[in-house]
Amino acid sequence: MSSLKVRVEQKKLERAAYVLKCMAHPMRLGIIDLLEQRERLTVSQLQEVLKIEQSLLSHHLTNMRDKGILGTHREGKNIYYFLADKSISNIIACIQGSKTF
Amino acid sequence: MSSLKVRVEQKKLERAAYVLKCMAHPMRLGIIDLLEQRERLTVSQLQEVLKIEQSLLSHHLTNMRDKGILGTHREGKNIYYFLADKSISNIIACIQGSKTF
DNA sequence: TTTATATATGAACACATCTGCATATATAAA
DNA sequence: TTTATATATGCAGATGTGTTCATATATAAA
Repeated sequence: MSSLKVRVEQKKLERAAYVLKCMAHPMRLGIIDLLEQRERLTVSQLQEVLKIEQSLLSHHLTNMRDKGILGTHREGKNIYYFLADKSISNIIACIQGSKTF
Repeated sequence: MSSLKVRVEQKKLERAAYVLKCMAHPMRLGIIDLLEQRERLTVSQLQEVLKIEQSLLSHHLTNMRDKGILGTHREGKNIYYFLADKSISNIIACIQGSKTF
């Protein structure tokens, strides 16, 4: 097929796959959904809603922060997590409005 | 946090994670990008563009079909693959228009 | 029928991911 | 200072994923 090629550059594909892989988990998608509703939430607040073990949640949050999906800042004893990039939310919208998902 | 809860139902989160996990691979994202450009492509055509081993490509395609991302139909010796759901494309658009990815 | 072409499948290994448990750290309160 | 609270981290077993190689199947051509 002449003139046909992948339009997205390799680096971008790899980066996208890397981030998507992190999003591709029910609990992490749930976290994203919660942070679309609240701007920022502490680990304890997330834990209360999600009802999961503390260290497991912490692992997920650290993971998402490492990939650039979430940001954090400390306030006293608490650490607040927030969506690093609002455009991530669009993905959730895509999922909601798709029969495949 | 009273009145805060995950809005997407658990089943949907699991299904979305399942499909996203499949998309979250550079080569498979590349395949999606190609099928946005061409409506349908045979395995050989994809192989020519992607320059990868036949069985590896076949595994990826089968995987994507199993998850409902791609559909197929045979025409003589060839098997054509196509995007099962155009709304999947929106995801690629989201990725392109996001600084996180 | 035999042979070539297109594609799929299964086994197996290397490697990554998920989770739980135990423990560490940072901050605030007593 | 000691203690409680909030959160992170390291390790390890179980499980999942990506890739390759060898082989199977389906169709068409000779």
